[in-house]
Formats: sequence, structure tokens, C-alpha cells
Amino acid sequence: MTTIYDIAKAANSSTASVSRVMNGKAGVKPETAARIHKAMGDLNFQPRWRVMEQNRLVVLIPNYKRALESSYIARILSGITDTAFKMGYNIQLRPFNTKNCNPKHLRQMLIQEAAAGCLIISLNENYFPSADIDLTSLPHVIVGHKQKDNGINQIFIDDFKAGYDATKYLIDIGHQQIGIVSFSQIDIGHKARCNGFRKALQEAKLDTNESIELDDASIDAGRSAARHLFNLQKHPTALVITNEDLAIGFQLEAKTMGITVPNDISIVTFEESDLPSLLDTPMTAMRTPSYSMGIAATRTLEEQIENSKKDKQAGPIESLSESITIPLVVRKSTQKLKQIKI
Amino acid sequence: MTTIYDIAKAANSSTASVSRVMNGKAGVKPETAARIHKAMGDLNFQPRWRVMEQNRLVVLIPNYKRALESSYIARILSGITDTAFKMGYNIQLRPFNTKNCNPKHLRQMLIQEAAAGCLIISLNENYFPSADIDLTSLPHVIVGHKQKDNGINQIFIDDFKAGYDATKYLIDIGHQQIGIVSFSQIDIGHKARCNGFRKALQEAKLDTNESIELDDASIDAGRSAARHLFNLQKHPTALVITNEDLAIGFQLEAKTMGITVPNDISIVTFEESDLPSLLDTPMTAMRTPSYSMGIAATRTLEEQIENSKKDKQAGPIESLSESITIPLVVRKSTQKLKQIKI
DNA sequence: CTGAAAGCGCTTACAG
DNA sequence: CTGAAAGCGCTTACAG
Repeated sequence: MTTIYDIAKAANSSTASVSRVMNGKAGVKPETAARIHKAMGDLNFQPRWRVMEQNRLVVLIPNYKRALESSYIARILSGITDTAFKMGYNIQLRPFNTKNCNPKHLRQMLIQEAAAGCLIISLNENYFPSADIDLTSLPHVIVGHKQKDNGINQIFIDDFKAGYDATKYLIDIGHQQIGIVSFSQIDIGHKARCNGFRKALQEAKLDTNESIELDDASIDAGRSAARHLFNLQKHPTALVITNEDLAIGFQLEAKTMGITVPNDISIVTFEESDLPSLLDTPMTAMRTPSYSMGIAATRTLEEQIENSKKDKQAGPIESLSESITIPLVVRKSTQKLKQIKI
Repeated sequence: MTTIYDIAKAANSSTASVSRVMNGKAGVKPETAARIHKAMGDLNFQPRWRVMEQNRLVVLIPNYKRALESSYIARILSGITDTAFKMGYNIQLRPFNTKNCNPKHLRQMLIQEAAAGCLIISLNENYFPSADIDLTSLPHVIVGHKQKDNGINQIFIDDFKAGYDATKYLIDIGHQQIGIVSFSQIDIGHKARCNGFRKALQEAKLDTNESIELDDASIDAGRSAARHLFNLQKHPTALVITNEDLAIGFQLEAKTMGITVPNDISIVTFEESDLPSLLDTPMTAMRTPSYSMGIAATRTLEEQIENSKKDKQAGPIESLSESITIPLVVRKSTQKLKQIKI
């Protein structure tokens, strides 16, 4: 274990000064403080009592306003807390974005928080551990959308397959002119869903009919997509919309414009909350099991923690990833293409 | 400050045994351990380092499954975390219910967690500090529905006034036969809303037309209320429904039964999420500013913490309560009573 | 602003 | 199962 004596030696200073720096007390020359800080980082210093009480799990929440109100985050977090409380862990919430989430910062934060491990709720490229992250040997699970293949443990939605399945369903019920409404490239989930969409069309030898890509993924953006699409000469007979807010806005605006779903157009979307099922025309959707993913992530994390307790010497565990295939729920926003159309 | 020496003396034991008990180590006679535990409770013992690092706010979350998915809780929590993170506090989540929330347990838990203060999200009688609680001198804020008058700090919705205002609005647009659909008495918010409803009718010298009280407050319960009401000979021309899920279920089922809102019946509800505004017939509702309440609660808590730091000797601060009047948003589920009706 | 040294709170190896 | 005593990690009053 590293003590302040080690830090004092490494920083060429005394335990008194180290103690002062640790506790943020005034009266240490900036250069000295800097040396001490560096030594603490290098030697992974943590006060003795923090080493002793590691009963907390840190949950990293995407750092934007009202983040917890998103159904996606709320449901995952709900699964995490329900499970962690049962296991006797406390949950410590922390905001994060890619900038403060490189492996070094992450490790230091976990130490500072006396955390037994961490759960990262991933969203898009802004709220994701940086690409070169390697979390091996650090108990962690990333939950949400897939990031990369190795060096991290993840529970993620198979967005590619979800996009593929949604599209395949539309093809199977006879549609040949299928468009897509999506969020711009920053978002990993939307991107993978689009790729799945393209793959399904390719296999069926169909062209993309209309592809609308929006700057944000809100209800209002969905509304504007509907205005755009229905002001064209022709529109597709079916549409994949890559998240629920876009789909809700789209469907509401379509209705205002006198378009009937599913008579005039079929829509498949991806849902997080109960909302799509409660609209005037309940929507056909790929259903994300966010709550269960939170549970699964917490269980996986606990396994890691237990394992790392058992064999301190054990080499790096191979990364542990679980891909989740999500089901299609057919409701009223889709229908078979009428064979003969004038 | 209380140290293990004080505990050892009080429990008639030695520091070695106190240390063993503190750290849950085996090899202490149960009776001895019990004496030590009692002494630690009596003397408010906490290890020295916990006294030093009080940078956490404990948030007590009603302890039921999927609690965080409720829009009400998620939005309050969202306001709390957004504000606390800015202030540099960590958020520690803890489940609670009335049983484990008497003042003594609460105090011990805060000590154990090294918490600077606590926020309690109140829901109903099951998830509320017990009635005789006195939290004076303990930094805390209860946020949600009003509990009692003295000895606690609260930010709460004025549910009575909300119920009154919703009903008054229906009276003002000409309705005279007004019913209410509500959740059973355990829930403080629903109860107060009902009382406000009755008061408004009383003032207008009207009788309650139909009062349906349900065992739970879900969408399905709302549906069953609609089936019950519309199978009667006569039904009211307007209805107050005391929460959004009941109202959503009610309106969906009414539609299925061929009843048109607002032509056949006007509905006012109370909303937490965006859902009521996105239904086929967007609902007129009293809008709860949960997010802002979370912010206000956190700010109030921080004031208390700062004050208690300044004057350690200061006597108990008088309790600090803020009542929030919530606004009515008129949408499409209500209309003026047609004066002449056959 | 710094460090040697005394002291504090807690833990633990040891003897019973 | 217990306690006296040595020891560990950290803090702080003091002297420079």
C-alpha cells in the first residue's frame, strides 16, 4: 500500500506537506504541491481508510442537463440501483463525458471515490470513454450502445441487428419503397441502426427510398422530418425511424397534415418508454429492455469485483461482452402493402 | 469528537474490541458487541476520517422496484443531481421507506455515509418519514408532497390548491356535474387534491357527482374507472382525475368505448411527464414543476449546510418550508359546457 | 513555505 | 474472547 511517506519520498518533500496538499490546506508552494500531486497520481495514492471501505459503485451519467429524465437513462439506472441496493452496494452518481473519461482519469476517480467498480451508461460519442480506452483490470461495465471490440466489458444493444430486423419486417410485409429518418452520425446507436437498415435493403436488392438525417433527435425534429417528407412529390410506403422521440413527432405532425398511419405510410421505430404504445396509433417498435440491461450490467460488475478479490495476482481477464437482441412489437403503425395501388 | 477510546470506556471494553466490532471482524462475544454498538449509537460515533470528508448528499429514494422510472422521481432527481454536481457534491442514493426512516435511523445513516445532508423524495405514507419525525439541526429537505407543519424543511406542491384550482376551472367554464377519479387514501398528494376538489364544489354549492376511488394509480386502473363510469345510467359532464396515469388510461378506454373527449366529458388531470400532452386529445392538466423542485430543494439544503458550518453553536433554525403553486395548462380535453343540452 | 517530531485515532500481534 | 501495548498512517504545533 502506498502511504504519505512514499509520496513524500517520491516528491522530495515531507509528510507534513503531503498531508497539507491532500487536504487542500493553504501554505504550500505551487511547485511543491504540483510535485506532490504528480507523485500521488503516479503511485495511485489513496488514504488508508479509502482502501478499506469499497462498498460503492460509481455510475457515470452522461453530463448534460436533465439527463436522468431520459427514459433510456432512467430505466438503466433503475435496474442498476434496484440490483446494487440488494447486493449491499451504495450508488454514487458522477457526471462524465468523453473528455474526463480516459482510463487515467477514470482510475483516479474510482480511487478517490473508494469505488469497488464502475458502470458507464453510454450514449453517443460525446458520452463515451475515449476510443483508445483499455479498462482491463479495472472492474467496470459499459451499458448501452456498443463502442469497440476489445479491452472493455459491455452489455449492449445489438443496434445493427435491430435496424436490420425492423427493416426486414417491413420488407416481409411487402414494402419495397422504404425510407429512413435518423439522427446525425455522432450517435453510435442511430448509426448502427442505419447500417442494419442498409444491409437489409441490400439483401432484398432494394434501394433506399428516402433518407432524412436530422441534427437532433427530439420530437420537434421528428415533426420537421414529416413536413419535409410529405412535401415531396412522392414518398416511401414505409419508414424506419431510429428513435422514439423522432417517431412520435413524425407521427403527430403527419396526422396534422392529414396523412393517415398506417394507411398512407407504415412506421417502425425503436422505443425506450411506454409512450409509443399510448399514442393514437400505437406504434410498431423494437423494444429496448433498458431495465434488464441495468440489472445484467450490475451483476456482471459484481462478478468482476468478486473475482478480482479472489485472485489478486490473476492476469487480465478476457473482456466480457454481452450483446442483446431486442424484440419487435407489432402494433398499429404498420400494415401490409396493398398489392394493387392506383 | 467521539473516538474509540470514548466508546471503549462507555461500553466497558477496550479499543481493540471496539475496532473489531467497527470492522465487522469475528471473535467478539455477542453481548460485548451489543454493548459496543449501543455506545456507538448513543455517542454518535463516526471514525475520524468520515468527520473530515462530508462532500456527499444522500438522496432517499422510495424503496420500490423501478422507482427511478417514475417521471415524478426521475425529474426531481434530475434537478437534484444537476444542481449538486455543479456545487461539487456527490450524490449518494439510498432506498428508504417509513420503517427505516425514523429520526434515529436517519441520523445514523447520515453519519455512516459521511453525508453533509439529505434530501428525501416523498411520495405517500409508505415512503415518508414517520409522523413524529423531528429533523431539526440535521441538514435536510423533503421534496414532493406536504407531510406536516413543523420541525422539517420541505419544498412541496400545494396539492390542496392544485385540486381546488383544477375544479374551479371546470366550474368556471360552466360545469355543474363534476366527478373525481382518484387513488385510495394512502397517498398524501391524491388525498389533498381530493380535499381541494371538495372545497371548490362546496364554495360553488355543488354536490360531488361521482367519486371513484381506486386501489392503484396505474393506466389500467384508469381504464377500469372509465368502464365503470360509462356503464352507469348517467355520468358527470366533467371529471378531475388525480394523476396522469389514471387519466391516460381513462381517456384511452373512453375512446375505445366510443366516448369523445371533450364533447362527451371534460377531463382535467395532474401531470408529471410529457405524455398527457402527446395523446390523441392533449390533456388539460395541472403541471408539476418537478425538475425545478429538485433544484430548489438542493439549494435550500446547501444553505442549511453552509449555515450549520458557520455557527456550530446556533440554536435550532426555524423550519423552512416552501409551498409551490402549480399552473394549469389548458389543452383539448376540456371545453365549455354547452348551455342548452337535450 | 518547510520539515522534524510529537501526537491522535485506529488496528493488530501477542499473551492470557 | 479480551485487553495492554506496540505500531501504522496521518495531522499539526512549533521552530526555522
